[in-house]
Order: sequence, then structure tokens, then C-alpha cells
Amino acid sequence: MSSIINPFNVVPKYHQLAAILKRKIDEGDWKTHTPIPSERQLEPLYNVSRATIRQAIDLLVRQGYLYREHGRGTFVSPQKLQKGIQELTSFSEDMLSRGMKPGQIILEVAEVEPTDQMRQRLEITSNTQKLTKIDRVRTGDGTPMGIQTSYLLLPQGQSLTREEVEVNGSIYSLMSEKFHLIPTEADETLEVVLATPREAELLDIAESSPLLLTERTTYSQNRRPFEFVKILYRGDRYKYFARLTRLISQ
Amino acid sequence: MSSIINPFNVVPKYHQLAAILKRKIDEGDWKTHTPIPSERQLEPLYNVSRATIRQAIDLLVRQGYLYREHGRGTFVSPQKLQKGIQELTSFSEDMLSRGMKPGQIILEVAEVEPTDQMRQRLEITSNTQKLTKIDRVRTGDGTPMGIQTSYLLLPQGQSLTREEVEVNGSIYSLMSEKFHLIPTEADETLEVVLATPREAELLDIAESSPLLLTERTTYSQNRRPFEFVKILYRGDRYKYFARLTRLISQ
DNA sequence: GACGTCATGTGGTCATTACCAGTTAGTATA
DNA sequence: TATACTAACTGGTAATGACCACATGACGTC
Repeated sequence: MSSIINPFNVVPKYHQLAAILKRKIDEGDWKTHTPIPSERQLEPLYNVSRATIRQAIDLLVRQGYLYREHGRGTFVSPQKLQKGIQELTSFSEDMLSRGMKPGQIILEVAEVEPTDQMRQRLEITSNTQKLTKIDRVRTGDGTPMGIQTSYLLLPQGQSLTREEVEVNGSIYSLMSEKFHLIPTEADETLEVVLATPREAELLDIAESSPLLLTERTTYSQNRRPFEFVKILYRGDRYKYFARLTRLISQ
Repeated sequence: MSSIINPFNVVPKYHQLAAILKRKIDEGDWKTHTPIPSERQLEPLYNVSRATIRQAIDLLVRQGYLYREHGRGTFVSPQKLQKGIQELTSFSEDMLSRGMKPGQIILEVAEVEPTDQMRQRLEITSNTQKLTKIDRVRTGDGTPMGIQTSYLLLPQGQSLTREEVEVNGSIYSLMSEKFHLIPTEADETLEVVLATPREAELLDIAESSPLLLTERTTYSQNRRPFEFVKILYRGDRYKYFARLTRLISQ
């Protein structure tokens, strides 16, 4: 990996610069709460204009690597804030980041009629639109961590088979390859519920144990929803992390 | 409220423009998934440069009001995504947004020694640093919703009295006025726990009922943590909302 | 010593200009 | 008719120059 910006590269200069600065932070060249070189100092260092430098820094500020103070400088954020922030992750990615091996037991793959809740969340108006339901037990290092029930809104007439889901561990990569649907944003709610007998059995816990229920609506590139997922996590095994930001503007 | 940008106003033009565009969306002048005027069309309409227009649109895109498609245009996001997104709110604000009247019962205000967990979360290195503990039952429309225990890291030697907390419903406004500490970001974890006898009594629920435990570290302007809060919510009354974004860059 | 002033450095805002890269629809061509 | 091209849009990237607002430390004054 280079520390020099290549003007002929297809990736924009400000992305290249952001990657270079990020590496300096990750590798500890710049310490927490210390200022990085000023924007005007960076200009000759990388032969780019201040506008480009500001775009690069904007990226890193939004991702939580740097923070600015008007009149003082741009500083390195505390390490602990820098990883896995505010990111939309699949169950697989989530498990991997916790250092566990993700696995799944497929219970059902089928075409179903949408309920009112699903019609509303997936913005369905047509009366003929069907959904593809995928019901799975998700495991981490072999032990059941949660029950995930996905309802997918596929392009007209399309569907998925149980085999496709089995081979491809992550539905998101499948959706991306087959239908060009890439998750970009999601609304998510969390609440506490008590395990039904069936759920308790699947998760190998006592009946009426507390569970963490998350309901997620996932949106693709053009902000259209394509997935509604319910995940029931074991309350004794799962901890949820979020990062909140106060929008200062206005 | 005006639809014209005032160049002499202290608030930046791009903020003024963002407010104008936001109003057009809120008031329904521009419909969901329809394009707004192109950046070059907006230039003469508001007498600002394209750079400024892009800054304004950037704001609204980041806040979820608009989305862009390269080569096609800038479009209005679906309504339902637009409110209360990704914002860091106090309990009071949170209750108000749910249409309930926030209240509190103060249990304790005291100076305490930090535990190891608190020292780590609040980045405390000094051995003499004390914390101010505020223990409260928070209510919505009079019924107990949660137990909130805050540990505040105040400037050397400073402290708060029970009276100050009683008068000022929101600690955040108190912190802002007295110490110029403004919450800008927070890390938050959520998990399920079971109510202890004391907690069950305070919340008026059965012993061992499931609760939603959130632990939050709040950061001020310069990214220094100043508050560590534990909140126990009644599992049967509380639903948590989050918005996730996949960071596309790189 | 305490206080105010001011030069200088920082990030914040804005205009202007140029060109690149996708998208779309009309048009010429096979 | 079907295909390929092209012009005219869209947003994306980049450089440059200017000025503003805030923070800080050096310096002079009281």
C-alpha cells in the first residue's frame, strides 16, 4: 500500500488520501487527542488542493476517526470509538467481529403472503406481491444464538431455493449477486419478549426466558425496502452495541 | 420563515438553504421518490454557487431526507425514514417524542469512588478523581418507566446538589449551563437482564421480570467522556429504535 | 503580576471554473 | 425493426482564491 496519491487511479484522490491518513492513525503514527498536520500543511505533502483534503478529512470525521476544533486543529479520536461504528452488519459479520464462527440451521424456505405489518414496512401496494420467507436458527461456535426470520421482497416472479440459501451463508451476498440489491440502510427496533415453547426449544433455553427481539427493515441503493427481518436473540448471550450522534446542525 | 437566503445572516448559507429545502419536503411540495431540481437549476433560484448547494444537499442526504443517484438526479426519501433518526436524546426528549410527560423521583445524589468499569469508560487516570452519582426513577405520564443511574465526571472539585438536579429536569441542560459540557456523541450497549427485588419494587413489576439494560458513555465537544449512565427500562413498556447505515466508502 | 491587544495559525464558508462519469432519450444507421 | 451512436442532461471530483471566525501565545501597557 502506497503513501502517495496516484492521480490516474480510478479511485478519487480524497478516498486515497483518507486511506493514507486512516493508516497513520491505525498504525499509531498519530496519537489520540493530538493534532494532525493542518489542512494547509497537508497540501504540499500530498500535492492536492485544500478542498480535496477537506473532503478526505470529512470522511474520517464522519467515520469517527478524527474530530475538528475550530481555530485549534484536527485531532485523532480515542481508539475505542473507531471500530464497527454505526455499521449495518449481517449476522455473519456480527459473529465474526465477536470472534465466533457463524453457522445456520435452515428451518424453512417458502413463498408466503405478506401480513399487514410486512406490507407497511416493505411499502407494498400490489395485491399479488408474494414474499420469500427464510426461517433459520443462527449459531455462533455451534451453539444457537438466535432465530432469524427474513421476508424478502424479490423482483417480480423471482424466488430463492433452499439450496441457494444453504450454499451461500450470507443472504446479503446472494441478494447482491443475483438481484443487484445491496443493503445501504436499515431501521431497527429492539425490545424484550419472553420465549414461546417452540422458541425455547430451538434455542435450548428454558420456557419464558427473556429474549431480545429486533425487527429490521433493510433498504437498498435507491432507498427502497427489500427485506424485513425478525431476529430473536438469546438474552443471556447477546449484547447489542450502538453509536449515537447528536445532530448539531440547526 | 423565509424562502430567501440572507447573505448577511450569521447562519451559513448552506444551512439556510438546507432548511428551505427541508421545508419543501416536510410540507409535501416535493413527493417521495421524485427528483428535486438539479444542482445547476438551483443556482439561479437561490443565488448561491453549486458548491454551497452541494453542501446543503449533503446535509439533507446525511440526515436521510434526500438521496442521490449519479447521472439521474437527487430524490426525496420516503417519509417514514425522516424523523428522530440516529439522534442522541435525553430521557426527557425521548418521553416527549413518545407523547408522554417525563418525570423523575430522585433517589440519591452523592459523591462516589469510580469502579474499574467507570474508570475505563470515562478514561480516568487520576487516583483522586471522584464521580457524582445521580440515582433516579424516571416516569412517563406518572408511571415508572426506568431506573437511571448517572455517574458524572465534573471539572476538578466541582459537584452538584440534590436541589440543582430537582429543579432542572434535564441533567444535560444543567451540564451545559454550569460546565459548558454539551453531549455530542455516545456509545451505547443494550442487553437483557432480570429485575432484582429492589428494582422490581421501584418499577412496580414482578421480581425477575425482564428488563432492558442500556449502558451509555456520553462524550462532549472535544470527544472527552463526561458521563456514564446505566438505565434499566421496563421490558414490557419500552421499545428501542435505531437507524443503521452501511458505510459505502472504500 | 494582571490585563488587554494583536499577529498568526487553525478550521469554516463560499464562488468560480473545469472536467469526468453515469443516465436517458432522440436520431442516424444497419 | 433493431441496434448503435450521440447530445444533453444528471451528479462527482478537483483546483484555486478569497475572506471569515475562533484560539492562542507574544507583547505591550497598566
